Amino acid sequence: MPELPEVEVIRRDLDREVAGKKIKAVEATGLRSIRRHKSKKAFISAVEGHTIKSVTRRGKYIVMRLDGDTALVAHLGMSGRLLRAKNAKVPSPKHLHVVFTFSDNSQLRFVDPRTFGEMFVTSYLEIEDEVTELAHLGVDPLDEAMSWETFGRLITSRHTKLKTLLMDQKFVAGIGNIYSDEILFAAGLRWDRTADSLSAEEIRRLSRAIIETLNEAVKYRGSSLADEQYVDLFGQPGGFQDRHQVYDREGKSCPRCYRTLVRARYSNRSTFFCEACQI
DNA sequence: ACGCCCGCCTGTAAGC
DNA sequence: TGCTTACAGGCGGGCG
Repeated sequence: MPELPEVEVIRRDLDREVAGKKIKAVEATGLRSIRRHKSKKAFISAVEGHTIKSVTRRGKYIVMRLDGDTALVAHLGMSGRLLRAKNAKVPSPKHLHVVFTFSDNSQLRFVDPRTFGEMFVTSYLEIEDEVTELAHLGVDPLDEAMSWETFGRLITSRHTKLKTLLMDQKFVAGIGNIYSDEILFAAGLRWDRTADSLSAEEIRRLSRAIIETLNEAVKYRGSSLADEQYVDLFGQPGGFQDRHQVYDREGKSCPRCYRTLVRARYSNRSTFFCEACQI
């Protein structure tokens, strides 16, 4: 769920809301959410008393830089939420696992029903040595401008389905099931096309579709689906779901050619596409 | 290198 | 109505 656009929306709000604030107290109830640490105590002492300097993002990871050259890293997994509260009196939602209270008494809360998400503290300067997942991430499509020629060389070196490749965090960072379908529709390419079969023109279309789709999604503050968990830092849902062309639209008509959109099962996952517009 | 399945989780909804 | 099953999907790991 939270994919690059949703994580980016949260990052921007976090940078505005919590950067510069000092963490006065930390409460950790869900041990699974801080599973990289040996104990609750180890996590709390690494954070307490520190100030959040800035908030950046790498793929789906949120990196809160702390003073003392450490970083508080968050990955929301499938159902993780970061929520701001004015103070401790604001009622706690279900599945609240970690609470940071700042010196102005406002709070940052980590809520996660399915507990696939996590938070941990690591060295900021050696973050890539200590966190292999971050070191292995591919290019961030919103972060670094990559020429479509470079992108093309990377694509044609792989003999795998486009959908697999787009969702491979080591290839490009931040794309999940929703946006891979939207990107492939925008590019007019089938999910099961083999990467090394793409023409130069198709590579150009795909690289443009990645950037445009993700930028549009950020502009509309991400996607919140009916059964989905995503809300922003203030508890507000996104608006991009109303602009989805294919995702979760099986049986509805293609916005381009009006043919019925179909769903395929692939690796136990749903893929939505138009059989006419995507080749 | 790639495809594919599993395990980790809970909430929701469809099916019997 | 009430139980069971499927599904949602990010990600690492394992196996063929």
